[in-house]
Amino acid sequence: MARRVRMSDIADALGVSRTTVSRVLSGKAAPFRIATETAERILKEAERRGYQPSQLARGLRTAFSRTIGLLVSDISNPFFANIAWAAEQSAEQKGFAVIVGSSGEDLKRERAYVANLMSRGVDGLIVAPAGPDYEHLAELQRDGFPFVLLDRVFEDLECDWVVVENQGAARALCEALLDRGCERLAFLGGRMETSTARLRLEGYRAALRGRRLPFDPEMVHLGDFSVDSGRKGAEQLLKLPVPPDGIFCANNKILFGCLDRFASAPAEPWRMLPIASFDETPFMKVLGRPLIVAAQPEHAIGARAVELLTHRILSGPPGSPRMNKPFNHLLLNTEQKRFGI
Amino acid sequence: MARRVRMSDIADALGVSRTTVSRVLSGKAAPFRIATETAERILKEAERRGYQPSQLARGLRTAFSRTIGLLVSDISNPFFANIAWAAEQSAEQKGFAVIVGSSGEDLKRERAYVANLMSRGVDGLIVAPAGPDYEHLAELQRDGFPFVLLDRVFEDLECDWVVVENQGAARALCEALLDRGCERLAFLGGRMETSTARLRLEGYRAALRGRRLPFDPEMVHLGDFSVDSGRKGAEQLLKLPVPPDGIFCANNKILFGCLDRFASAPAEPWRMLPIASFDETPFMKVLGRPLIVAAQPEHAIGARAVELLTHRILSGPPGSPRMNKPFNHLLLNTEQKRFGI
DNA sequence: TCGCCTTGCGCACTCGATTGTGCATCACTT
DNA sequence: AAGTGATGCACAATCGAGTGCGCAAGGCGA
Repeated sequence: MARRVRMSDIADALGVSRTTVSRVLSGKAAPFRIATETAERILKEAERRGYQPSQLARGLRTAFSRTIGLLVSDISNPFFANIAWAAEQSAEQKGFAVIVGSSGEDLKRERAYVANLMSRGVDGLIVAPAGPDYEHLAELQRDGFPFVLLDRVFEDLECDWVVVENQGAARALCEALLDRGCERLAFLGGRMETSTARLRLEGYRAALRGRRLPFDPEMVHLGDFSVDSGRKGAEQLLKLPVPPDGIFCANNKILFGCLDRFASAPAEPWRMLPIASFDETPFMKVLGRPLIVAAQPEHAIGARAVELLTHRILSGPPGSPRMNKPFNHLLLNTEQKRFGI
Repeated sequence: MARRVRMSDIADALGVSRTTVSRVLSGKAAPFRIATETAERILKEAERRGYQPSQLARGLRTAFSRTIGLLVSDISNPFFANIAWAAEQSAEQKGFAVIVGSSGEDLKRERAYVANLMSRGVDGLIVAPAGPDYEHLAELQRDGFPFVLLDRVFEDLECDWVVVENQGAARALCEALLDRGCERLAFLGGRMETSTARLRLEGYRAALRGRRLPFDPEMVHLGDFSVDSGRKGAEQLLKLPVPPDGIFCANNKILFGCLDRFASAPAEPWRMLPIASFDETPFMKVLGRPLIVAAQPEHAIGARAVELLTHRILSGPPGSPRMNKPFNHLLLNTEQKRFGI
């Protein structure tokens, strides 16, 4: 393999020292009074040879890599994939690179990933934590290492986060179904180790309470945020003596699974049961069945997470002036859409 | 920030040298005849302090980071998101970490990403190239740097790759529509800078030829692999004096866009027009309209790409014995499914 | 007691870049 | 001619870990 070009290659070729090359290439020619002519020779030679600084060496020396780690719980979920995409674009603008990882809702993998990213010298982390444990994050917090929680939070962990108003949105979705005349509302919930799942359940319960409707555990399936969990939830509902007349799915994958199961169920009442769900995807509009969805602003979520994080990174090393507010909490709103109704 | 634990911390605490610590922690105690008791003290202390080696330092010194870069063209496409997920799992098994990036089908971003990943000392790359230029990849090739192409290939670039049999699958999809009685088949194609898009177009043409049907440019829309391109394609079809009686979409996003546009089109004939498409997603089964899809084996694709790459990485530095075949080309098959038909 | 071999471990250099300090050289003043 | 101040750049240490080489201490036979 043709060796990568190093600073010393350029320095040797031009008969100057690595020091000078380094200073010119990092734009510090002026403060160190490097002659304009020298600087130009160096820049030209670097260009000619296609010099790319080693981020390894630079990161090692400066302890600053202009890289952030984004650890989502499930990259195969379009919600997180979209966030990842938004985060990358947003970070690029700010001169940061993003390393994306996916824990697969597995706490062990999450821990390993955090350690790995740290050892790669990332300057900060954005994490959608699998829960329920968050000691590894609390440690970051104690160390003053910049990180931002995404989509999910922990009550006792004081830090920056970006989430949507899950309980309110869930309640609104359920109320929309109730307004439509539903009286027996089922809930297919997600991974209860996450605040997101818990708050969406709370929203569901609040909606029921608001209408003085009973909470029936049999109408509730608590699994995880997977397609398969949606199938299982649907399966449970299919067995009920009296079927529900409306369903609330905690996320898009659960909705997929639920619909999948109903596709092979008796048409009545399952095929046209109105459903509400989080996470709009392009298909929903053309699904041909009553659907109410809360669209999460993925782009904004990703962008704001990056913004919060880079701000914290750049606002300096520990000991520097505190920000006005010690922590930034961003509650973004969802947008409700109705299809086939 | 509490300093990360370094080797020298452990060495100092135990009164041994860094050398010894390094040897023990990298499992080379025996060949260097480190006393078992010393080794155990070191291991215990490392454990107690939660030592995590700096990948920066290690990578710098050894030029081997056990990390691979995965650069997809669009992470927000579930097809690539699923591949990313598969690749991560597969790499983890082999002791490699994955850094995921998304070029957004932008050649400039792709080039920048490749440079960035290289400068981070990745041991190899998996790339779904945006095209049409691939000089940056040819350079990797010349340098003997390990990489694998994903989903898309370049005729003149001799290297490892993993793709599906695009032309055959596209032809089969079209023929399935033709078998169903379609006679005016439209094609909504993708980014023609990619082999994938070109081969799918070829498959479409081959299917037409096979039935002695004319190729009508008005029935063909060549955009990119985006939802919006699908909308535009549908728009074009809506304007035709004689509508098509079947449509082939080159990927899932195009299909989304197409369906989206048709959702607000006259029911006849647009709402029930049979459509064929690549890339199955969970929704399709419950779409309630005739659909034929080719499911790509994303998990296998991701896994095999990682396998090829790690093999090339580990099969040693340049000069080591060549593999039997200079390059590995993996043609995976798609699986055809029909919904609502 | 003198070599010699084994056991156990450390010195010092290296990877590629950044950075505090220092040191020529030259112009110009007094 | 000596002193002063800019100008332009290099030396050498540093980040954290890996590694070739070598050296001290102890055991053993002669």
